[in-house]
Amino acid sequence: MRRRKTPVEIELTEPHLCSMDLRLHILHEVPFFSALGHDQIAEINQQFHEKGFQSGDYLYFSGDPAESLFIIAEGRVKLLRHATSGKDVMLDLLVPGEFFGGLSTASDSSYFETAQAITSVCALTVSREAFRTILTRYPDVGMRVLDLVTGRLEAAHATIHQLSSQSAEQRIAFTLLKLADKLGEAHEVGLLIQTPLSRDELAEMTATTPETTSRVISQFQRDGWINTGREWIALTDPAALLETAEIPT
Amino acid sequence: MRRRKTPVEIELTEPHLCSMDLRLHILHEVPFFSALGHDQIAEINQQFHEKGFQSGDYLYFSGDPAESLFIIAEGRVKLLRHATSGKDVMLDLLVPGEFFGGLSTASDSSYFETAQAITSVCALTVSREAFRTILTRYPDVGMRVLDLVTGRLEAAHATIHQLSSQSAEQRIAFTLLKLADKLGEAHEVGLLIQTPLSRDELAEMTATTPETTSRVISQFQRDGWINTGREWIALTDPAALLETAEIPT
DNA sequence: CGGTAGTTTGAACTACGTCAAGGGTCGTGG
DNA sequence: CCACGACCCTTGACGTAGTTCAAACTACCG
Repeated sequence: MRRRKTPVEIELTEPHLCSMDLRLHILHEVPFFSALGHDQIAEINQQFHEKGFQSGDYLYFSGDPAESLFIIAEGRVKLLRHATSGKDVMLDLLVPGEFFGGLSTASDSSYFETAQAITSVCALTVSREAFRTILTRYPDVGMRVLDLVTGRLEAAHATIHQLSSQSAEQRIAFTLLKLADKLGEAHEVGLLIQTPLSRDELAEMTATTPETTSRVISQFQRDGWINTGREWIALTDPAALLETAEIPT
Repeated sequence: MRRRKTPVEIELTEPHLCSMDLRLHILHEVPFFSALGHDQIAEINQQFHEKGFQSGDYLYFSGDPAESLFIIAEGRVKLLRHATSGKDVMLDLLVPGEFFGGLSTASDSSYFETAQAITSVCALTVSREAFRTILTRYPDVGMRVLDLVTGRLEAAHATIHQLSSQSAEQRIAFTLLKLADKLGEAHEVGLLIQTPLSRDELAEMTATTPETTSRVISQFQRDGWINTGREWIALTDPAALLETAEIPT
């Protein structure tokens, strides 16, 4: 039953650029542009530049001057902070259609996090000024952006709540469910989390060590709740995981 | 040297209403209204209702339908989440001029946190619809609100980073500095944190237990870095605390 | 003064981190 | 196609920061 090769379908490992069709399609998909018409999207599209990255590349480092807002067209990107100890903390894992980077209006601000490509990535970027112009031109877009950022704040508060009051096992169970919700894909091995994901990275997301993560994951596997291999995880019994995670509202 | 009575100057313990002068003054102070003129503020003021609370009162509970946005005119309010274990997690401590509550545009949303008065409080409230109207009428206000929420997201990420990688002692030191930054007032006992603050509450802010907090606080006191008593803390050597906290960027 | 609520301190316990060794899986190059 | 090396994962033994339980102490209030 256990697969040898990863069932995760990753993109090519070369830096990746995307077709004009994909660009327009993605801009339509972005939640805060979805209300706009084709013409408006096409116009906005002019403002965006395209950048390709390969797996492992850094899109920017925390502390760099925050010049651009990024939108992912293809691939996976993680946002992280570095600790003095060398241990990284992963704050978010982003998929196509999501934005990140320089959102603040303050002209002298820097990126607060580091962005790294997990797979090959095609990203669209706008200068902060151009994005600000778009926001003032289309107030509805601004409102949507506000809602999205508020949603992320809520998610961050949920994470703080968890770190403060739940065990490593609970946090890992919950994180797996969150990932499956975002990246889950029905597959013969179970509900597959469609991204390469190492024990180290899962540890960075849950504030534990790779060893603890491995132990917990092994236990989940023994319990028959998940199916896993090198850099991939699929859920076979989400309900059991949810019960373990104890549904933090 | 150690004070018997708390040096914290708390307001009366009755539910507190505020004068029209104070209302207008506060609305001017709110970062996202500060660019507006007197007439516009006066007009916006019409939209706000006033509510008084006394120390310990709940302004709303997490899960309640999110009807209003709150702005504090007077007093201190904490935002918290309840854990199944009964242990609470404090997410923020708010002072006059700050906003909280129903910010999301989604019409069916609920409050994600519980808001509780730490002192007597006078709060101004607007319905979500009225606030939304203000945002569309004054796009600059919307931009400011977006910046403020983005700032809070950054702060939440900093907290996650800390919880993931720092010791209880470091988190407490950092939290004291953060509080002093927001509520600090020069006083003969040191840089006094101007709010009643129990060990329990400090523990809720730093994801530890009251016992651990007490031990750390006692040590800081022995080191001569702080001055403390029942429900109050004043910093006497912020530099030493900062060194302990190790400046998380 | 006496009671309530906050605080301190001690001693035992435990979840998790740390250190270390071994095994599986993958890609590469002979 | 096999063999080697790199990387990821697993598992064990041990150490410890922080929790838990419990009891005494202290400030403040009526």
